Amino acid sequence: MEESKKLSLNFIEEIIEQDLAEKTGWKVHTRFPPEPNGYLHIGHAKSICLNFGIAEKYGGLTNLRFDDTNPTTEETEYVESIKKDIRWLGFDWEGREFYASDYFEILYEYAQKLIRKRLAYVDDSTSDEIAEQKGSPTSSGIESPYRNRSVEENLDLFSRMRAGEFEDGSKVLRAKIDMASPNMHLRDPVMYRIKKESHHRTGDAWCIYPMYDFAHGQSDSIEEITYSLCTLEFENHRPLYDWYIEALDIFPSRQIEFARLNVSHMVTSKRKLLQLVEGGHVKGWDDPRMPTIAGLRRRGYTPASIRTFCDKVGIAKRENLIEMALLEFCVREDLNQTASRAMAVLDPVKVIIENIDPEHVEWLKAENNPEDPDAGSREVPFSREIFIERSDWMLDPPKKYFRLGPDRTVRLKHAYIIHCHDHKLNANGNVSEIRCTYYPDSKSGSDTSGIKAKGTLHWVSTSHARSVEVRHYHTLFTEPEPTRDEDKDFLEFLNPDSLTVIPSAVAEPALAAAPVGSRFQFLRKGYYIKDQDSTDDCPVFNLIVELRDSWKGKK
RNA sequence: AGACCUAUGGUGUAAUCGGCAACACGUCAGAUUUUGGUUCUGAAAUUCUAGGUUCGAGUCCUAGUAGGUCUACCA
Repeated sequence: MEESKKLSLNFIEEIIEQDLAEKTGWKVHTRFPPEPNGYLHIGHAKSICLNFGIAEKYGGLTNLRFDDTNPTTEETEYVESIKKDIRWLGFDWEGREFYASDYFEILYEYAQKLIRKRLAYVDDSTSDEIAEQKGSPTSSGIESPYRNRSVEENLDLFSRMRAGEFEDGSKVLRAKIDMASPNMHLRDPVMYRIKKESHHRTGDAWCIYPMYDFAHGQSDSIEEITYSLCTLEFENHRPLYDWYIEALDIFPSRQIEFARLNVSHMVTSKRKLLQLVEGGHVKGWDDPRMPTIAGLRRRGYTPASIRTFCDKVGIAKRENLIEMALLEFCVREDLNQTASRAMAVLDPVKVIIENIDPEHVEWLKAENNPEDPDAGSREVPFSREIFIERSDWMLDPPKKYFRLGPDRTVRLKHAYIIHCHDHKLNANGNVSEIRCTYYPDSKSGSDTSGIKAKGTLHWVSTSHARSVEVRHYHTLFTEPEPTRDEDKDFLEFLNPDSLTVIPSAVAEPALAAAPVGSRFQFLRKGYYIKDQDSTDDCPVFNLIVELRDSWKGKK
């Protein structure tokens, strides 16, 4: 299967295969480098799958490295949630769990080395002044008045920065590169800043912290990462990434950029996700509408379906917007094979089968999954009064309506064929009760009636029905790209119908007994997962994704 | 506009390095079906523009156009 599948390589695999062919003893070593300041989302999943997947494909390794160089925003709590999410997705860093903060001492020595090479200096300019010195993309910058301090003075000042002699913001260490470079990142970038704050791992040991550009590439190098895969917005950082490595003369890791994942009707910026949570637009980081890994997990997405999705979206360098339909396809494809079927009626209306005795109960055999013979079967109770879906009956149906209506015939799934001969309407003209007769010789599996029924309905015996709460989720945004319009806040495109709660749907007994986290296909409806909010009295089911529906009420 | 990057059906991604533009999702139609699910078959739909090189260009060259990124003591 994998033989015929991967005839074509993505551009990163091409680079790797070329390296492998040309360099003897070459190893593939990647890393996944989250900053522990937020929850992982679907975009991170792409990066995780890429980094771990490519290492696995070429017999290499992947490190987990927390990019924790900013004590202001980072917390241990996030470290734990990130590790949980990666494991849940199905990847293992095999104990290679590192932290940029582990390298603070080495980084400090690296900085001293650059000072000695006259490639770094302590700058007393304020951040405003530094910003001013930078110039603009179209005009060159100007050099800082502190740029030509002596090596001795720089070394002294830098050590005193570390010793805590100076206030936050009063001094920084800068690389001495080129204030006229067309690349803004090369205009004497800041390497270290003073922050007298406790770090989640190093505590108060440090009051100077390295910037991303002076930490990330060096960490890659220390770990001898051969391929440092990151997203496109770091393209302009690559010359600086390379400059530091060359100036320091350390292991030459290589940064390769690929396009980040964008999925329609979702946002993935940390700031916007935070806004959704803090603004109360969702119920938390694991709200089933959130594109976070925690949200997708609670929504019912399987790890396998997310991995398949990440594989299908591909790796390239052009900006993209993946349709959510692809994600939905991936989870349906998975769940079709694995989810047990069950019957639940979301909007019930009562059917009375007049030629069944009121006391009669028959337990019918129902297969759990037609796609999987090993899934076995269960018993479903059938009796005189049942519920069917309100939308499965129509007073005056259109031409190709296969369901029930006056004087119509349908099959009840796993049971008998029934014929509707009477009904009651309420004041609003909606059906309130349906009266039928059944054909005793039409039982599923041993039908000798010869009667043909075009439609098959799901149903639940009224006296055995369990009440369940069902939560229907739809896209959080009404627009495919809620951040597209720069004049409008993305919150304006929040979908008011992203959550619909059905407080009292009815379900067959097996559903109420299922453990939290079990997934089902509600026949003819969709895939659902039992939510952690469930109680004994009130089981709760989240809609994962609806079944495809080629009917959709077409006329 | 200064630099860097990108441009292939509606959406993504390929095209064995110059040789009949394909795969997936989506859409539409049909078949099968005791889930209007699944499965199967078929259809519509693609190389940003203009020149050039070549027997032959999605691929090479030139010039445009469009989009993205960059001016944090964030990552």
